[in-house]
This record gives sequence, C-alpha cells and structure tokens, in this order.
Amino acid sequence: METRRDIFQAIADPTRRAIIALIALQAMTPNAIAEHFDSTRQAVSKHLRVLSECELIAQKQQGREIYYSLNVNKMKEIDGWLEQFRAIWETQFNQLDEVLQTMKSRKK
Amino acid sequence: METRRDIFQAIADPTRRAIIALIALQAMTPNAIAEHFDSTRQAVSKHLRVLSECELIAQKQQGREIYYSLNVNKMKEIDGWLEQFRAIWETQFNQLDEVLQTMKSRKK
DNA sequence: TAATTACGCAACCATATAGTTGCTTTTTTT
DNA sequence: AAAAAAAGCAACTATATGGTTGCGTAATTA
Repeated sequence: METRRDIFQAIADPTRRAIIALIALQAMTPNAIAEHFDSTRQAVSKHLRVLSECELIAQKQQGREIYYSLNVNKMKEIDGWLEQFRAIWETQFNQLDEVLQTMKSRKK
Repeated sequence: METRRDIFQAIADPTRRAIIALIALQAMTPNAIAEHFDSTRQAVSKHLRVLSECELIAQKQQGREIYYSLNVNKMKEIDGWLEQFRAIWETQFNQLDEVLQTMKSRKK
C-alpha cells in the first residue's frame, strides 16, 4: 500500500468533488469554501492541500487571502483515462456472452 | 467520514483501475486476473467486490468459474460528472485573473 | 469417490485518511 | 500600536482501506 496522491484518489472524496465544482465557477478563499460545508476550515484546508499536491487546483495570494482556482487542464487527464473505454461503450453489445461463446468453441 | 462505496472511490485505487482496463477487453475469472498482479487472489477478490458493489462490473457463473466483465454503462457516470467541466475547458482563458479583476472592481 | 480447483468469507493487521483542536505568522482594520 | 482576520502547520484520534492467512463450499477431474 504505497501512499498515493493522484487525481483519481483526489476526486474519490465527495467533499473534494464538491470543492472542485465550487471553485470551477469562480476562485475562492479557504474560508469562503468552508462556509459551504459542515466541517471546519482546517478540514477544508487539508482537502485543498490534497488537490494542490496533484495540481488539480492552483492558488494565488491576494494580500492575506489566498484564492484557489481549478486547473481545468488537469481535469482532462480523467477524460484521457476514460478515452480507452469510449470506443467500447459506443459499440456496446453483450460482451460477456460473446466472450464466453468464444471460449466454449475454443475448448472443442 | 461515512462509508462510501461509489464509482469515484472505486477507481481511486490503481489496482482496481488496472482490473477495469483488463476486463474491459474480455471477461475474466478472479484467478486469471490475479495472475496479472503481485498480490494474492484474495486481495484481487476484495477489489472485485468493491467494483461489484458499485456495479462497475458484472459477474456470470460458468460452472465453478466466475467471469467478471466491465459494466461500461456505469463508466459513463464518470463521463457525466466530467461533463460540467467540459464547457469550462473548452473556453479556457485565465479564469483566476478574470475573477480577481472582477472582485477588485467591486470593492471600489 | 477421493483429490483438486475455483472462489467466497471471516478474522486479523498495518497504514492511510478525514476529521478535530490548538498554535503561529502575516496582513488588515481600528 | 493593538485587535482582528486569514490561513498554514502540528499533534492527535477514530475509522477506512488494502493486504494477509486460514477455512468452508461447490464444481471438476482422476
């Protein structure tokens, strides 16, 4: 079990997905973000750190405030991973049956 | 911290993503899948259970063997979540700067 | 029918994770 | 200059997670 810190692990948490959706619309400070959730500012800050570490979000200091914004480009990596399955779901038919038929005929 | 069991949590694990990619090509038994990894069959079985619980995979008994196959339709849900960001990354410009400018002018 | 194979299930363990509270630093306001 | 606000950092806690080994059961094969 190695310590993972990638986009997939980052979007696994529902709070983090909510944060992503929130700042996608407009850059926000940790306090402003925390107001949308039940948990403390510190908890939100931890999520922001996870998102930062995998570069899903960027930050910009503005006086004593820090604005966090979504790095939409990084989101494309998830899209890239999905790409390999897109071909499959576009030509979906009962794949399992197909495979099992093939296997049966091979045994003969 | 509630116990989650959704597609996003399911694809967070790299081994599970590998399993998904593997059975996307053709339905496989737990033993056959486990051969592709370093961990034990039981560990793989646990991953298969997680994937089953969120309906990302389907199983079909064939004698004493169980063939697991990808439920490509469920994969579309990830695509659906990404949908909301697609509009943003298609019209990407420096959003953060934009927002900060707006906020500055509002203060005046 | 006895041995083997495929697989799920349960118990257990170490580590990761999400959350908390408390403290410090820096910037802004009074 | 003092008080307040914004946010990071550290320590700590409970629970989730990924892994293991061992065992039971059902289907094959010898």
